[in-house]
Amino acid sequence: MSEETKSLNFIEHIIEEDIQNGLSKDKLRFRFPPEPNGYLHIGHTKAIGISFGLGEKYKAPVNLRFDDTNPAKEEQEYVDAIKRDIAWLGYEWANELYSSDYFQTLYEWAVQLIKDGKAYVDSQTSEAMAEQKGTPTQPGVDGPYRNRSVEDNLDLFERMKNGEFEEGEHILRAKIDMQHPNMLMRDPLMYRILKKHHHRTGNDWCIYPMYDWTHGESDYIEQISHSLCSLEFKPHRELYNWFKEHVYGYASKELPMLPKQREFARLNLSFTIMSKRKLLKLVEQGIVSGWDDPRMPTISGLRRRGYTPNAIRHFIERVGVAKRENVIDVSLLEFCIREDLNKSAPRVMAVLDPIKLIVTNYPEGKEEWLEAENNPGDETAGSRQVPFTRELYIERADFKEEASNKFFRLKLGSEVRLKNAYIIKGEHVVKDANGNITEIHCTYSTDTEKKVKGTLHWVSIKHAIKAEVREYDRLFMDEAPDSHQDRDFMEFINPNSLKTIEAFVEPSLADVSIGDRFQFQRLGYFNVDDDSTPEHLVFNKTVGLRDSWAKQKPKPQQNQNHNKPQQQKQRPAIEVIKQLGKKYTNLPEAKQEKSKAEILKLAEEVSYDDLQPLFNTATKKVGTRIATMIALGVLLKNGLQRNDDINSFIAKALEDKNELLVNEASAL
RNA sequence: UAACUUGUGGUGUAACGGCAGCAUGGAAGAUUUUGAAUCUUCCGGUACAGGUUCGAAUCCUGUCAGGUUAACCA
Repeated sequence: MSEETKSLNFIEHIIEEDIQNGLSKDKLRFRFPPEPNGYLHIGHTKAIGISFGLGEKYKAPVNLRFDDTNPAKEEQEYVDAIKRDIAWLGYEWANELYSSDYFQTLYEWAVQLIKDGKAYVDSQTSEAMAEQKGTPTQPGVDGPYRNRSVEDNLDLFERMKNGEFEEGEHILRAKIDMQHPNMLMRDPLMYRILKKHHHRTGNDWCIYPMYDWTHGESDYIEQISHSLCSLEFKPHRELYNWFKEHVYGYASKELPMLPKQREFARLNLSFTIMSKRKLLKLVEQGIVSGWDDPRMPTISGLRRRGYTPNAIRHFIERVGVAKRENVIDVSLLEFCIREDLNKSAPRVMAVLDPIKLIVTNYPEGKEEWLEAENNPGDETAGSRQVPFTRELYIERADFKEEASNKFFRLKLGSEVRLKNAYIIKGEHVVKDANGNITEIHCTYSTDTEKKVKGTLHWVSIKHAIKAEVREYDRLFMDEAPDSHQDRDFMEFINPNSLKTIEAFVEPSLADVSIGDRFQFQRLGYFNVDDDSTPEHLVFNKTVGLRDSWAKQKPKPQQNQNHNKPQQQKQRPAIEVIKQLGKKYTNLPEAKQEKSKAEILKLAEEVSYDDLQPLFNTATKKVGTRIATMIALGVLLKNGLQRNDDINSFIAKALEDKNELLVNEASAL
């Protein structure tokens, strides 16, 4: 893969431009700054992929920095989990760092800022300060402590640090501009008193710096060249720059480079929530078994589910980087894991919903061990032996007494292949008192060269191993569970997201290890769960195989509702008409007819005032004029009075070179 | 109602004024001891208008539509 053929995303363009403008490549430095207050999820992998990916691309260091400035929410457990997840994804950080490492420096700089008259201690209640802050549409007003003397500020701040005050009594804020259009610039908080134990600094501090003050300065201390974060931090950039420019005056010798914050759109996945707070709620309420429940979108959940680091990295590459709000379909993630596992996972046979199959012409007591390929796409994968006997299990769904030609599976009177074994023919069925099939009787033929339409997987009853299989469905029934203002995301939880099945697997799986991944042929990819023991095997269904047969069958009623986006964009009719018009002349005739019909319909909702401005449409934009003409026709038919504007619009159209336009005009 | 920001096939993302491409998705066919995979073909797009230009997805203006921002969270 040559470097040139790969197109750059907008961040890479920025970096290339900076290099063009003289930034030395060895000054490039990135960081990934999680707060250790929860587990990493699939959304974080985008940020991880961007920063660590850039590090790999430019051979630049990437720091892992824990943004641990709020001791109330942060724990060592999360630090450990985050490190494990990033390492598992295959990324290496240059330095493991903590914002709390910089508390002393930050404190000293804050004192400097006070001395320079750029920060002050405020002693009001948070409510009073919120009041003065104004709203996005209304400017704020200065508070009563804004002009405290430098001496008072220094004294109070020192005493805050020494623990002389209770939480909430005083805070330190930057002195910027209470009337600033950007609310973050209205004297933002820099320090609050928090008498909490910190997971690293213990009880050394009782004042803790806020995000905006800490984050940019940590970037600066680490000499990060490009500080990349998600779009919601865009408004913070102005403040980020304000702080960094002021601090630069105190340290420009030792720390010559000013970092640059840039923002990208974060990842949204359909049918998934991506908020740590909400994920925590699922854990706390026992909706899932923990942060690593295979249904969770956390990295540890995906890992336990059987996802590979490779698949996740490919997913992130395909998702791309831009500033546009996006919703990625989960099916892309599923594609990525299938793609990876298809290459690497050994094939085996397992029956999840068994029905007994008796091969009546196969001798009782006989047993053959047949050769089976481990991976047809990979010759080096070798083969194994599977036992064949007179009594087998096959999948209940693989048999019907009667069915159409479209059903390629076992029917009475017709033949299918048993994978790796013989061709069989359905003969008759045994039913219980309720009419349920309990046994299928068939005969076999050793002519395996025969062409048959269907191939079934199976296991020998005598040799099969019982195993627990956990099958997962999406956790939420709604495409965007946390996007509804009027409904809580918990309302959309899928009550049937976990199905536990007692399955039968082929004997070669007797000695699997936790984490091993397989393809259960014709069913999907499965891995060995952490709960698995040699006595009691447990498999997770990672993802099913692509199933074009399932699409042909009538869809089960219930999943109708989680298909369509419920808030279809309702654009004004005139907008749609314009859009149809723009393309009108490029369309083949049949489609023009369709467009015209649509315009005729939409025109019913259009008023003369909507349409009138289009009379001035440039001569060369014929399509728009045609659409306007068609719509005008409808309005005239509905009783609109002709006027000079209309008449001259029609007259001009009649002189046009375009036949379609002339036709529409003369029709009026 | 303010400031900032974003509009390219169903979805995501390229094209830095010059052939709208890639991936996913959907459809059809070939192949097949997995209704998988593989291979081939097809479907489908620059929000709208005006302007600048030989030439606009790209630059300018306006309109429309989304998003973000008012925690002693990050």
